[in-house]
Amino acid sequence: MTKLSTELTESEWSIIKAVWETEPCTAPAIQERLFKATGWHYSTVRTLMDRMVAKGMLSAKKEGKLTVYSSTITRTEAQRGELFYALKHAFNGALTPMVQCLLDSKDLKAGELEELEAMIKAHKKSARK
Amino acid sequence: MTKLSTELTESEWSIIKAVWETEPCTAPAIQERLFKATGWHYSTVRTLMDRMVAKGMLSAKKEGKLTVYSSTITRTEAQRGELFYALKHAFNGALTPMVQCLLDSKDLKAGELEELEAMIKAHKKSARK
DNA sequence: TGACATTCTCTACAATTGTAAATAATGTCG
DNA sequence: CGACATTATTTACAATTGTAGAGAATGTCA
Repeated sequence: MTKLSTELTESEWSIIKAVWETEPCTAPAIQERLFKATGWHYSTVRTLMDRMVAKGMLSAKKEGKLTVYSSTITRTEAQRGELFYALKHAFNGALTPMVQCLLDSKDLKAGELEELEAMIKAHKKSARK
Repeated sequence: MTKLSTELTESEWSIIKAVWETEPCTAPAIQERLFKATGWHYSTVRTLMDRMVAKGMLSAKKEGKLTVYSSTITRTEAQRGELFYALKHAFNGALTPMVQCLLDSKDLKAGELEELEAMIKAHKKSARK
């Protein structure tokens, strides 16, 4: 139980996703990886990453001349943060309206609906016990 | 189809919720309504609301000495915006992992699970057709 | 009509976010 | 060793966000 609520900006999401995929990693590596999608230059990436260290989303360790970064929050933690932000603000914490909104907004393939049902079924089983 | 993606800050959520509940409404009314929860003074609320007008989330019309505000986006639109932000960034657009995360994170009462199942069932019916 | 209460307008200012240039340091290879 | 390539550090600057004070305008009631 690190931190309950981690909000990430769009830029921070880009960075942390790249970090998760390659950590431990350096800033130049991340900038190269993101350049195509974002066009960000090294200093931009570096600044973002250092700010994320300051916020406790990443950690940095100096290894010789290089600074090596790692994530300090897991993907799941970050996902929860984002989801709960939406849940809390947009849906006043009410889960079913949120799922209803999802169902109404996307047009799901039959397969996806099956999958959802299966998930819920599985969940019921593991919860009751 | 107004605008596809509306991101709201926490403050903006507070404001717009109050507006939805009382629109058309004035800034003093909103500030009074929110004061207990937020402690915001009139100028704060007013500034926020005017900025939201500039962003197109609210509309303002002068009636004599008063400025009367209304929302220009519906609750559903705002909810979608928030949800899609999370879906896109945290879950790369994949719905089922998002729902899975929800199931795993909150501990739902049996009743809620039933409700979710029913929703999905209903949805399947209306989709197939 | 004038004092008061209400509302509005303008201005401000610090923190955060997005973006990056300029310059310095450092390691490497010929 | 010295030039080059790589990486790091520092500084900057505009836009957005959070928060609000000061003062102007206006309507109201005695």
